[in-house]
Amino acid sequence: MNIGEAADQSGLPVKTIRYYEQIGLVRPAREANGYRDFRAAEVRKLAFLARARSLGFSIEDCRTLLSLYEDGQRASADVKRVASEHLDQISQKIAELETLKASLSHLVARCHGDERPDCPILAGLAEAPKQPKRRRDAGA
Amino acid sequence: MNIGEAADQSGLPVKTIRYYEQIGLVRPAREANGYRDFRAAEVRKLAFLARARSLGFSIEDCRTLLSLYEDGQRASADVKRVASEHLDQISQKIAELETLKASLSHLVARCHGDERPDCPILAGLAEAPKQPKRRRDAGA
DNA sequence: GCTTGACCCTCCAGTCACTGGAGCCTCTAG
DNA sequence: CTAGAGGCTCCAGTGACTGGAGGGTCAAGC
Repeated sequence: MNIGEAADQSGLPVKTIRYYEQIGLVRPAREANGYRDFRAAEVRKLAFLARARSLGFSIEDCRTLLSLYEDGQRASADVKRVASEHLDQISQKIAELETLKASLSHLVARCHGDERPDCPILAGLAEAPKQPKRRRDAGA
Repeated sequence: MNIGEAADQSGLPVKTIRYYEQIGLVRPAREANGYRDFRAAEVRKLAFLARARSLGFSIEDCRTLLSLYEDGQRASADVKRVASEHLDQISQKIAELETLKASLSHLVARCHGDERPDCPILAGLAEAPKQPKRRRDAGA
């Protein structure tokens, strides 16, 4: 199977598949003409990667998950640990974004948004408290 | 004022300030010895940038906001538009992450996480449908 | 005057996960 | 034989820094 069909079946762009080969995630065989030849096992790996990536796992996580996937002797605890850590990161990211959202929507709500220059958003950006780090003798 | 003190007062790393000069966000004067010389106005701009970046605005948004900040004739509507679009992006990102979180936590919850190889997480990554399952009465 | 060390300078490379493009080769259909 | 689709490699760019090499400048202390 050529790369184009592998792309269709896995849902990954052709370019991405070549990139995944370059970084060693897959190792398709080659035909005599130099074309990559994807067998069913490679296509399954590509689809696995596509789904892992769509769940936000990093490439390095994907590498780990793929090796666990291929290892019949794996412990599910290893998989769960990787997934749980990623889940924590997602939760943390959501919390950060919620904080940003709260600050920003507060500013936006107070801006009348007309043709006048007066703007609480700019005022907030200009004047929000930001305590400078003190160097040796930086006075107040 | 040298770059180190400007960094302390603005809260930005020295490297980042040099980078901001490189991309044209600030234009500090130079002393005879080649050192950057930051005046109060530049430091205010740096602090403004630090706060805009900490709210997640892109550099290009920051460029726009900075020019609005410096333009006494601005319309607050222009500022509000930039901020509202960013707010929408944040909300959208949160929604995406919530979706990921739901999928992933479903998988993680079902994995017993012990020494056995059986693992619903890997199974989900390996077998999840590329397209949503079609129900009999859902047409298509 | 000299040394030390903090601070400053520029330029280059790396991050992450692709993505676009140039320039070329191969295959298949008509 | 030609056209077009698809394959190949290699290089460069994305965003927003960050680290490091290799070197210049300055102020304090001896």
